Amino acid sequence: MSTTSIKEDCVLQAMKVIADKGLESLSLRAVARELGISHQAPYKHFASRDHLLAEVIRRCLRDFAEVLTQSGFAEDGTPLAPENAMHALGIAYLKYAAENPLAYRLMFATPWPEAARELDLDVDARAAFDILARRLAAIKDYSKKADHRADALFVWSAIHGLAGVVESEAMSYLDFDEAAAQAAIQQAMQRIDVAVFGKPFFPK
Amino acid sequence: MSTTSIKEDCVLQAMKVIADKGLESLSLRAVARELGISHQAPYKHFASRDHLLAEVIRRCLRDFAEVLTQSGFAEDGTPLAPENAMHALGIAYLKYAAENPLAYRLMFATPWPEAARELDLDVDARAAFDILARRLAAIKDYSKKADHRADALFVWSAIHGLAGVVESEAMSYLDFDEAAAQAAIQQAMQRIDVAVFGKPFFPK
DNA sequence: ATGTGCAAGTTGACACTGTCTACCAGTGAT
DNA sequence: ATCACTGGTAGACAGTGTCAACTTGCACAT
Repeated sequence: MSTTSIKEDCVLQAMKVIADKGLESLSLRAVARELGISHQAPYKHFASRDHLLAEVIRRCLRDFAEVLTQSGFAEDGTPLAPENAMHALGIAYLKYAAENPLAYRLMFATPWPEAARELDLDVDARAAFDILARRLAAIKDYSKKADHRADALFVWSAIHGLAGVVESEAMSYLDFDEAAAQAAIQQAMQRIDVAVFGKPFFPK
Repeated sequence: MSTTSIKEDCVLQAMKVIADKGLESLSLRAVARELGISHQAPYKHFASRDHLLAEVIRRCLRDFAEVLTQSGFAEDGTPLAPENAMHALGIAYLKYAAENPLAYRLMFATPWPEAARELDLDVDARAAFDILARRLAAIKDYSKKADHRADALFVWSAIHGLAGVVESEAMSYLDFDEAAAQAAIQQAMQRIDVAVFGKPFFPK
């Protein structure tokens, strides 16, 4: 916020606005106003509102990927065993979605703006997905089975679906109270294990 | 478009616009313009833009529920056996999402406007969900197992996640070509069967 | 040293948007 | 006859994204 880059400041301010008040209330002009610069200054750095938005999404994707990666290591930095790492990723995924609902929506529930293509956002998205795909492939007694990229897609989409349902107000719409919701989430995670490995995973 | 209800015409026109050009380009004024009425006329029937939007979402939910229900019957109207009905619902769900991407997004990927609460949209959403829950519970050799409402949630969210991934451009981002995508979808559906029933489902 | 070019800032205008207020034409009840 | 109400109108306001034109300062070639 201090001296240097207006470009950077715009991105940060935009993320702040989105996190505080949601995507709908993101306005280039408000961002500029908040930064004390003219309403056209951002246009020197972003071709359009959507280009700024795409940049924000990119930050989210990288942050998210970082979190997923971290989930594969114990507190002392040693890597987890493959099965544990896989399960930890699922937990981390859901946790992230729950704690950063707006960022999550931005990445995976809102249709990306046109600008995203232009700015190669897809490579960042694929990077996140590949973390999961690699972790799945690393599991020994599983890896001989069929197409595990497709299975990675299944796991990803199942967790994604779960996150989407949990993060939205759907749980209350559907009459799950807090306890029932937690139980259902646990059960769903186990179902995913069963689906892919044929047996539930017993943590710890 | 002809004589009767401006209210109805607004809803229809809004659905048209959304289906054609997406939610972002839905504007009350444009709807009014298209209908040849003043820009304030819709306000006599909808308290705000979001109230109109909520009404549109309701239509989508009901249409969707209808499609899901229909999926439980053969062409000649006879009800399918429980396992088949369950599987058919999954197919119908994915098909709907693929064929009506914008309606689907509207219902399950866009955060509902405030007005939705006020207008009791949740009962329509729950109605759709309950179709799946009931169909799942109807399966004999499954129904003795644990909490099947939670399992319904799992199945719902897994299919929802799959639909979201398929419907978005994610498949191309993630380097699945058309054939790989179809295969992955098939495989994912089977995984869901395995998750819930412990064995894959063999159609036909 | 000086001119030139370009990047980064400015202000102003335009066409939109949602929504508030005020006005008006009917219609049916009292 | 009058009153309230419903459903329509037009006008104004604040806010938006974006285009265009103008200014300013700095880097660099001459």
